[in-house]
Amino acid sequence: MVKISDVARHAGVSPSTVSYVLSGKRSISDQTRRRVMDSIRALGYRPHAGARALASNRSNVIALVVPLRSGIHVPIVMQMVIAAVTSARSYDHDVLLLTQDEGVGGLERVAGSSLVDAILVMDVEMHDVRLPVLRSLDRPSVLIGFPADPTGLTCVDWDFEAAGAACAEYLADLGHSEIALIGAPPAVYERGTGFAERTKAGFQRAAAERGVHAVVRPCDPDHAREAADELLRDHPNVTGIAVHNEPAVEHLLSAFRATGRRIPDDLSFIAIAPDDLAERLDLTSISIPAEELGRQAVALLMEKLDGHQPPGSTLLPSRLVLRSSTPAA
Amino acid sequence: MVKISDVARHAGVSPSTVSYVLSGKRSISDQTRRRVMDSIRALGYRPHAGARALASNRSNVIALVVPLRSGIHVPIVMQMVIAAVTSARSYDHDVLLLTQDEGVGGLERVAGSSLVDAILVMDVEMHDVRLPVLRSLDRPSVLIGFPADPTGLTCVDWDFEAAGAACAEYLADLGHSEIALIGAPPAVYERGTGFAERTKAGFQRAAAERGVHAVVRPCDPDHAREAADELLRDHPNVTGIAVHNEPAVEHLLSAFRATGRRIPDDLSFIAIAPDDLAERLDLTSISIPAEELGRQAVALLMEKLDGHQPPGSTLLPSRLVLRSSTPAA
DNA sequence: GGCATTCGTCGAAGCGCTTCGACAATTTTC
DNA sequence: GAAAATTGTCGAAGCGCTTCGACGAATGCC
Repeated sequence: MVKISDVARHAGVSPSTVSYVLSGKRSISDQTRRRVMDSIRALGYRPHAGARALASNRSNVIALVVPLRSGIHVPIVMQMVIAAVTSARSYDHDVLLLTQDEGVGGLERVAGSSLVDAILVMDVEMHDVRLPVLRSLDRPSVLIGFPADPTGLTCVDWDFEAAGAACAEYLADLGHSEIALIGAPPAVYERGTGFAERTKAGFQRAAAERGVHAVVRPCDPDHAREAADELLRDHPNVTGIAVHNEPAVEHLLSAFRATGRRIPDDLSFIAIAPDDLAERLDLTSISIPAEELGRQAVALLMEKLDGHQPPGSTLLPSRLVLRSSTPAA
Repeated sequence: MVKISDVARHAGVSPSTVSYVLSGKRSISDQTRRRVMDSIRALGYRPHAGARALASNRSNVIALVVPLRSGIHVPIVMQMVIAAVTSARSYDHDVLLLTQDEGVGGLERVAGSSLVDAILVMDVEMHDVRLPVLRSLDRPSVLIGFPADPTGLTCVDWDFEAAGAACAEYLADLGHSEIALIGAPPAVYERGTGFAERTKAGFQRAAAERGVHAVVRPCDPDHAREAADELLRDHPNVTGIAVHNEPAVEHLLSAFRATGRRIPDDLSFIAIAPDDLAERLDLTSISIPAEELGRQAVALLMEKLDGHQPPGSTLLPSRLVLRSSTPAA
């Protein structure tokens, strides 16, 4: 193994000088810098991560806690994970993966042993058991999703309230007077996950403001057909539909078509879903960019690592993308 | 921060004794062990990961390289990742996530800097550019998937050849004399990914052995209906179908039904797919257990870290699960 | 032109742990 | 019952790096 002292000898400088060349924490003459860099390349030197972590008290690794649960669309999670890793790399950090089931103990472990400098938690619940630890830990953290009480935490999520509202507003704009939101599986609501409630709230508020009648239904993806049938049976005059349930979108679509209704002629259909899905099915959608959320979360984490204090809550705007499941304006 | 010397003082022993209690590398009297453990708990001591890595030359972290590409079913990847992390934890290791696009440089970086002790690579291609590095690196690695030349490498994968053969055999058993395999998207074949070819080879070999006529078609999930129609147009007498293409399964199913054929009465349908998908659609399937593959890969890696020499190639058997897309025997 | 800064580099200390050799005390062996 | 082996513990060295204070040399300032 080639170490910093080897590089120093080869370049004719002291080890500390090599270190300063690498970190840029003190000024170094151009000539020296060049010589050192050449030696580094010539010898193939790589700083030892552990030694670095020990001496500098920084591991340059962040923890990413991924959810295991059902009810969240796996491809979205994966996209966010990939985006987070890619983004972390651009800040010269690596990502240590933890699963939800490591729980509080896992967080204490990786933080307490200085394995990681900071923690990114995906899929936070309203009354998440990890909140107290995250507040008391000596390392910064960022949560993806909003708990009931975000005091003292940094949280980021899509603006589902706005997404729900945008659906209702656009459906109202299109002239529908009775509209429906088909949301997450019942289990997600029961668990008190914030995002489902927020979409619902936005949808209902905007509908009320526009004076259109709104109904909201949960939907288990395995029983999408039944959900669609029941909705139209109970509310036969619904003509505008918003769906916030990725795995069910496709089934709902064919279920509605199977009732003889044409889309967009008889029924307007908006999906709250990632672009790739909406694009594939050619659906008007509120896009929820997974990559951007992952990137943004890492950016906030890096802010905190740099000693700054980013806003406690960040809501990522989603935008309406018109495709062919709603009538041309 | 509480360190090993604090624990030592509190327990009235030397730091090395504390270390040996923790590592078990030397015998320690029961009494001392108990006192030390009590002190550790009392003080909330956690060994510093960096210091440990520096002194012991082991980080207790493994790298996991995940694919970014299309053509592989995301939920399967996710399941394997989760299984790998969970499994690694059971060996007291953590997992550092790398993306495919870090490429050769990424492997050299994490290995060279001693950030990780070993590397797990998912989704290896036939002529993967990373093969030479993996062979020459000073840390052990395990590949999920088989390259063209696995010499000097440890590889593990599902036994797709056997899976393909099992499909053909069971369809022959059911009395079908003309059968088809609908495989991965064309891009996957073009890329020369091993698994697609191996399924095909097994299917064709077994069909030939049983004297039934076999056709094999690639399939882009976005054009499943066309694929189904073309197949039945070109080969109207096909009555047994195997599908090895998770995202397309559902579409293919409805496409075949849309031609007026009933499943299983007119058409036998076998999916090579993970259990949850096959279960949901109630399909007879060759199950490919993602978790087990992740676990097995980590187990092999740990073998190597312990200085053992596991077999160079491991094929995980898949089994036929009868459900209702084939006629009852 | 003298004094205060800034620049560029070095040496040494120290980060928190593991591990090796040493050694007294105990146990085993013939 | 003396010699040999084993057990349980300690002290010190060292893993490879960063960082702090020091200091000579170059530069800025009025």
